[in-house]
Amino acid sequence: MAAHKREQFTPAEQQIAVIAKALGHPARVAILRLLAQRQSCVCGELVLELPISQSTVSQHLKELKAAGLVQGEVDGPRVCYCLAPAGWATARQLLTDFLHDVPPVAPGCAC
Amino acid sequence: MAAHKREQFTPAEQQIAVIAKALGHPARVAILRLLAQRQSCVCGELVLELPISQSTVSQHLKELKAAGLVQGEVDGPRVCYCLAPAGWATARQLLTDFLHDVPPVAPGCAC
DNA sequence: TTTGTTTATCGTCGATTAACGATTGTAAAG
DNA sequence: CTTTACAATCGTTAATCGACGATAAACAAA
Repeated sequence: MAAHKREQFTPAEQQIAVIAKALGHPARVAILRLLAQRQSCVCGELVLELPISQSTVSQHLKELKAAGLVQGEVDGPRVCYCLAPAGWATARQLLTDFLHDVPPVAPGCAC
Repeated sequence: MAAHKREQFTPAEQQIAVIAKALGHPARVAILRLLAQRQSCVCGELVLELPISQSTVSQHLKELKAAGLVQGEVDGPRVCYCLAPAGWATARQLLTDFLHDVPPVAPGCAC
C-alpha cells in the first residue's frame, strides 16, 4: 500500500510536476544551461564540465530525455545532445502559465 | 560514500533545483494553486480539496515551507497558510531568469 | 578484425520520498 | 479542568533517487 497518488491530480498538475522534478537536481539545471549556451553538446563535453562521473551524467541525461526536455542524436561513436524543441517549448509554456496562475503576493498576507 | 554532490554546483543551480523539487509533486503544485486562488487557506480546507490524507497534506506543506514558498500562521486551533511573499517572489524570479537563460529552440537542432 | 574511444546499462548501496494510521500537541470552549 | 477540534509529528513501509564502478555496446579507424 501507500502507493503514489499522482494519478489523482489534474493532467496539468502532473505535467508541471514531471517538468519540475526533472529540474529538481542542480546537475540537470546545469546541463540544460550548458545545452542552451552551446546549442548542442556531446555527452563527453558535459562530463568535463560537471563534477560528477560519466555514468551519472548519462543517468541525468536519461531523465531529462524521459521528461521530453532533451534529445540525443547518435553521431558516430558519440552522442550529440540538444534541447528538444517541442518538449522544451511545452515545458516553458506550462511553467509560464503556472507562474501566471500563482502571481506574486503583496507583503502581509490575509491571515 | 556516493553521497550527494549538490554542493558542487553553483548557488543559482542549487536554488533553482530546490524550488523545482518543491514543485516536483502534483499535490504541491495543486496546493500552491489553491493558495493563490484563495489568498489563504486553512490546512483543513486543503485536505478537503485534495485526494490525500491529512498527515500527507501536512507533510507537503512542511516541504513547501522548508523551500520558503509558503508560510503558516496559527489562528486558534487551526493554521492559516498562504504564499510567502518574499520567498515566492524570489522563486518566481529565479525560474523566470532560468527560462530566459534557456530560451525556446528553433525546430531542427544543430546535430 | 582488432583496437580504441565513447556512451549506455547493470548492479549495488545508502539516503530520501511518499504515503498512511496512530499518536501527540495546542488552543478554544464548555 | 475537561472536552473537542485541528494540525503536526512519529513510526512504518515500499518505492525512488543519486551516485559510483564495472561492464557492455556501438562504431570509427587502423
